[in-house]
Amino acid sequence: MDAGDSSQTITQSAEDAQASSVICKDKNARGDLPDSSTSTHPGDCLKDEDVEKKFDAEASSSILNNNTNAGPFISVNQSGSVQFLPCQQRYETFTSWPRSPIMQFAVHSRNGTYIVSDNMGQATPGGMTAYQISSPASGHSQVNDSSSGSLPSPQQLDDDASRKREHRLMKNREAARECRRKKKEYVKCLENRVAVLEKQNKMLIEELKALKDLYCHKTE
DNA sequence: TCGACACCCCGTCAAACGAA
DNA sequence: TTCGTTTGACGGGGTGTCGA
Repeated sequence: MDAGDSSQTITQSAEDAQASSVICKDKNARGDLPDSSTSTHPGDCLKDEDVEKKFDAEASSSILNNNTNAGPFISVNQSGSVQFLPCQQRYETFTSWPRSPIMQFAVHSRNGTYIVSDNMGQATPGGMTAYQISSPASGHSQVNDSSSGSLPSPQQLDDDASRKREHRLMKNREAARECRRKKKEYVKCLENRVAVLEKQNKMLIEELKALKDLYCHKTE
């Protein structure tokens, strides 16, 4: 990782990442994230399957109960705590999508890479830092000791250029992944909302029909 | 079983945009 | 103006389904 990079990279074995697929609230590993007591999620780790189950459960209950305030969205707020956002709140963040102020992170990953960052993908003025948890395969550039004082050789310039390119590609790779995740979540939220509104619409039509019937019977 | 097809996810590039 | 971020577009690979 480059010395000036605002993100902190935690490397774990690819096998571990693939096998467990978890986001761990490890204070040592994550630097300054709050402990799990600040999270609405009681466990230390969020497993993919747990998240999916919670998502499904909350999504269906949101629709069944006609509750637009219930929702299965995960966020990390400015204090760093992890929580499930209400659907309505999440929806509101989508209205300013893609630049909403709430931090979000990738829950699903096929290559064991999880990104925790704000939506700009950089440190925020308030001291928020972007976190990355990635596998060794992601390849992090090394910081060369350039204190020799002599002019860099063409070879060194070449190395520097290719290192910069690698870093740029890596950042873009992660950005693309995050962008797709956000887009999917956005679409899912819209679909959720459509379902809720359709249900509401149906109920209102039935209510109107009942009131009309009542009115007709009274006037007869 | 095999080929065609659809679907999904990924990496990369390029353009647009905002911040410094 | 430069640099970093975001996102649409494109092409490639993996997987599931279906009909021959």
